[in-house]
Amino acid sequence: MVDDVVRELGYLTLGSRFRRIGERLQSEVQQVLDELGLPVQSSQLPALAAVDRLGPLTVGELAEAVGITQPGATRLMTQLSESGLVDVRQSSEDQRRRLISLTDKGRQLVETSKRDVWPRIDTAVAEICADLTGPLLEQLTAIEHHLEATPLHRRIARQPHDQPSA
Amino acid sequence: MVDDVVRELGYLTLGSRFRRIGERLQSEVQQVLDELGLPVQSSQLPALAAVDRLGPLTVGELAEAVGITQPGATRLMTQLSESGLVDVRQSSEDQRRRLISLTDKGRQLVETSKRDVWPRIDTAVAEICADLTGPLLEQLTAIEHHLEATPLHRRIARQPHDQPSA
DNA sequence: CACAAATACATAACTAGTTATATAATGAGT
DNA sequence: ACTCATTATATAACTAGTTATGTATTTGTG
Repeated sequence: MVDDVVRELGYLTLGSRFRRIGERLQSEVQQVLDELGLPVQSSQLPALAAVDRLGPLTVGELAEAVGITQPGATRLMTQLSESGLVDVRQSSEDQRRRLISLTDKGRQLVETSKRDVWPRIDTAVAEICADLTGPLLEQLTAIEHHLEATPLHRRIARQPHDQPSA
Repeated sequence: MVDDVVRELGYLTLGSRFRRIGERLQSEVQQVLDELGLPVQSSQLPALAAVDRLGPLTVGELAEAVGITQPGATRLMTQLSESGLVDVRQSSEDQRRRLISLTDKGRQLVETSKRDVWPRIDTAVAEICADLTGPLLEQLTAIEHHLEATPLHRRIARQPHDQPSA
């Protein structure tokens, strides 16, 4: 049995740890979507939900709603469009902008998912987090706010310059 | 201001949310390493620490120690070797296995990092998590254990088949 | 001793993002 | 009216992983 070095290093490797848990969760949600016959990638769920709730959206708004960069949002939009789930049109007010909305097919998929699938996934993931000693989702919100407020390198710049404790 | 749909969806999109926080943290640690002139990727830190602590390691052991798949560990090993930080030799006992150990250069980088850099990163990330209302690192350990114990699709399979609450 | 199964790793192809840069359109200032 | 700065998006190249598959070696069984 090999030690889990990422767990042991704690805060130093927190980024790697968050990523691996994120990938694991995305992969397991993907398996569930496949078993239930839903033709979407788990990474597309946030975008579908965003367009459903807030649509029509521009590419920039989609990026912001999902919390990814603009090229990432372009890529997601392209995938969903190729799957026939969203429609992309140029804005009549600003030709630079493109407006993303659900197609009939997309709307139907989202409606049936909201009724039959997403609550089951939500419940199963909530079950994993049920016995945690603290409100995980709020803590994640706090972490994201703190990162937004003061990036790491500024926190390090204001540390005292004596040697860290031995 | 666009709503943060990933935050609003909570458990359903927890995988995406973990990934984005993980990527954000890795990116910010990377910026710090660049500013301090350390010639490593933040994603390589866990592997360097693993080889330092447990070395020599096989590729499979490195994968396990860092919590990634075997091809991912091969890729990491190749990067570190190309940077001159680790040495890779074939095991004399089992020709299938390769043994990874720190080079002099790698050992030196790890020693100075342990003294001068890693504690500062650890402290800065700990500061971000200082006011959380729960023990984050323990919560992550619990989540990983629960995922290990019962994958999502089995949790969903055992849910009652009546409609989830409206 | 021979063969099949298992194991260890490398490689190809892919996912899910990122950063850097290019292009087109809009808006502000003179 | 023109020019330059800004904005919106697309594309290229990249990172940090994954899954699938292939090859080489070891182990177990008959």
